[in-house]
Amino acid sequence: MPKPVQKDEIVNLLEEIGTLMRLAGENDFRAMAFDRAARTIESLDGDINTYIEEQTLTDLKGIGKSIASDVYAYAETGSVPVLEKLRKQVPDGLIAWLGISGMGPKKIYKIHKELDITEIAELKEKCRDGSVAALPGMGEKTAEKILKSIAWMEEFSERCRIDEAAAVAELFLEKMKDADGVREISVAGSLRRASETIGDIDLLIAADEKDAPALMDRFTGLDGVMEVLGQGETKSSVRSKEGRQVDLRIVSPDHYPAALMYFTGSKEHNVALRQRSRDKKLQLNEYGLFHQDKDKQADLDRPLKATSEEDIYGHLGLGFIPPELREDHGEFDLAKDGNVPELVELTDLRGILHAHSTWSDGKRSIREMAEACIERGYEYLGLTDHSRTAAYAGGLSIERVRQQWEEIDALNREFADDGKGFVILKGIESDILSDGKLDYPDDLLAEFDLVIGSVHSGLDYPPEKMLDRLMTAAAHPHIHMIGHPTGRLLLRRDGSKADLNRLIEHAAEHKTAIEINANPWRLDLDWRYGRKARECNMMSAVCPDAHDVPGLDHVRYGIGIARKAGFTAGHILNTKPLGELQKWLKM
DNA sequence: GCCGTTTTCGGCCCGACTGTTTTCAGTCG
Repeated sequence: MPKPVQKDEIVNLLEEIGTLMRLAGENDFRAMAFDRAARTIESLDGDINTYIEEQTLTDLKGIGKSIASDVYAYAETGSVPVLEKLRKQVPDGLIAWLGISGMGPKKIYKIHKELDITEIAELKEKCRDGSVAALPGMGEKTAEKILKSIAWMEEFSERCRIDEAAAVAELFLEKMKDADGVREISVAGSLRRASETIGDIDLLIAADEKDAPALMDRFTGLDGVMEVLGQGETKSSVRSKEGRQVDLRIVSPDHYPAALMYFTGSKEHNVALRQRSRDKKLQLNEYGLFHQDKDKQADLDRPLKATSEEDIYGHLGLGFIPPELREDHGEFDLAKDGNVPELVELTDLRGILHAHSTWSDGKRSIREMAEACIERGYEYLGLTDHSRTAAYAGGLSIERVRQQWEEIDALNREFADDGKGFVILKGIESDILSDGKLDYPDDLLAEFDLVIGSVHSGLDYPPEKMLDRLMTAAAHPHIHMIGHPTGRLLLRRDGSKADLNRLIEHAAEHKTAIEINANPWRLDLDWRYGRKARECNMMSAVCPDAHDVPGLDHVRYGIGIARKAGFTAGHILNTKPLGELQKWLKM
């Protein structure tokens, strides 16, 4: 009888096999197959254990007999022969080397073999003493570059939060957009797709060939540039002061649509598009969509006319796919019949739900938060300070709750008298206690306009126990929404591994929403659960969890995640006008 | 290793840039 496994375990297992295969000099396509299988498992909505018990893993795209039997073996015995073999062959110290930019599997394996070293510290030494430079196919510059990359790696992390990346990108965009010769300019890459964390920042410019060299010089010479990693006629890379790599591509205006598509990615989305093109006897590359010549190569003299990304999708029989959806995560099924849903937009938001004030751990008074909302054109603010158990965050005693209500009532009267058409909802972010109960007696909970239940303690509960806790809370008659369901802090702390697919089903049944916490540290609910949530008709909300005024604007990142999840305005509570929202909350 | 309304074998995206080379391999996105 196979023992139950976690999805993550299997994903990590397959990824490790793929990585070690590359380092072992194995055929790259073989290694890629493991990566692809890992992606498939990762985006599985159902329970992986069902597939294992019924031996139906091969039904999934990208999983054949061989990988399936590896997974079955793991569930049965806790180990996989091919992995054990690879681990003996490739020292695990080498995996860290992959983080050094400019170091790929070939160089790593060669240096490891020739110099018999496995640790980064040893690598540094061998770069300094000339051993690396002396190897065939390497030289002084290679060794220097490795040392520099290691230094960067040690100083800066490989990825950053989206708010950090957006700030850097906006700086570069601002300094390039008015330069002579720029016809069009856009951010591309994972930032345009609104990914939760960003590695490199990609910029794309459309310009005439004659203007390109000057633009490249301008780019590599900008104030924010710390180091030029490479400069060519059409492509340059720099490292910004913040430690981010910024890539600029310059293409001619007629190549711009295809290039924008190409550099927006994702890689998986592009691969699928190319496959689709070939199925139609067409060839897609970064310069355009072309008819095939006799050798099935792109016939550059016969491009299909395209002045926008939309045109290219159209030629491929697809509706326009918004950048946020381009993850090969079901978007092609949505676009095939031209029915990509109209995704929620920032301007759809009618109000703010989930914000704190000085009554608990917020930095601004209720009035200041409310006025900031009014300034931004919102109709309501669902104020949700912490509940009494969250003592560290100044959680409200029952008495303090009632005092806060008096202040809210007074402010609401004032807003009404001034004809502001703005209302503060009496909300609470109630701790979900260890047994899944909420933090106040039911009769008090019933009096709130808005109750969000969040886990703030015991984050390391085993997955099953955490799921129980969340399910109990979600079924509470007075709860409206679950806050940051996993409790993760991006790039810092993993969230709970509770099975969110089950929580989503359960929450939907009980008409409890699950928020997308828009704080760029969290972005939790993860967009990958969007498909499941949509199937279950689960409601969500884009919530800033704001503790000060600038925090309110984090909703932009939450909107990105909601779009990645495939949510329309209809899925998002705070797109409702006040009256409709109040009706929903009372249901 | 996976996949197939052109295939059960032979593909698997492909072009720019760098550094090492005298024509190309490795890396990256």
